[in-house]
Amino acid sequence: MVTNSNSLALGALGDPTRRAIFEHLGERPLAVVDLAALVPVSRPAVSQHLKVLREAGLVRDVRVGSRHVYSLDPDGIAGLRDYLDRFWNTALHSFKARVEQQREETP
Amino acid sequence: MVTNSNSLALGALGDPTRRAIFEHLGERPLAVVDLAALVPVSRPAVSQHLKVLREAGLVRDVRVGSRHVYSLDPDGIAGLRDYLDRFWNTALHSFKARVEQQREETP
DNA sequence: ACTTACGGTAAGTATTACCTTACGCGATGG
DNA sequence: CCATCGCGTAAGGTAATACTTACCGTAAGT
Repeated sequence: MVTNSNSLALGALGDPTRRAIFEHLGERPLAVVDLAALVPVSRPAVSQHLKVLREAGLVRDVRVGSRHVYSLDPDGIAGLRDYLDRFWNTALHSFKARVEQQREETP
Repeated sequence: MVTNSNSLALGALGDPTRRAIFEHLGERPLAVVDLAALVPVSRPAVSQHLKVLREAGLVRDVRVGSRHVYSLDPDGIAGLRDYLDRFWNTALHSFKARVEQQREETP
């Protein structure tokens, strides 16, 4: 399972500034100009980051007047969560299997 | 909560080649030379990627003879999982709240 | 109607970071 | 003991990308 969508999401969250934006939106929905006041980059940079996050399915935006209010997108986050869940399960299983095998080898 | 460890992990998985390595290790533990045969980059590049993944707490390695066998690290993966869980919860709650508010506004 | 506020896009620059080749060290095998 | 294998690190080139300024369209207020 290649999970192209998750690739986009992980790539998006790979950037520190985008992570900061993402985490601020975790507190509450915010307009672009508000986000630009919270992170140390210009407003156009924020717009570009929001575009990446939106195409990755991590944020949504609704227009209220001339303001574009962004918020987290539960669907994209759930996708990432499931992606990591699979690896966490296999990692835990193989880890337990290795531990048990070592106990047999060194009684 | 900034959770520096999760920042490292997300930054590590932001790179496509590292994601490929990470996913191959999800199948089974592998040595460096084996991983280099599975991804389209040189062996030193794989070593560099493994260093990043290891410092991010996503993989471990054990030395067996002269081979360094890498496998997934459940702890780091669990950390990322919990990190995303928090955002997924808040996103879902605010999403539901917004939907309910809209139903009140448009009866 | 004019001005101000908000935001997306374009173009250009600079920093980041990914990859390669070269090298050295420890372990294995003949 | 010498050759080979496996791995990590260093140095350097190059491609990706994150940021800035400038510009334009749209919405709201006076």
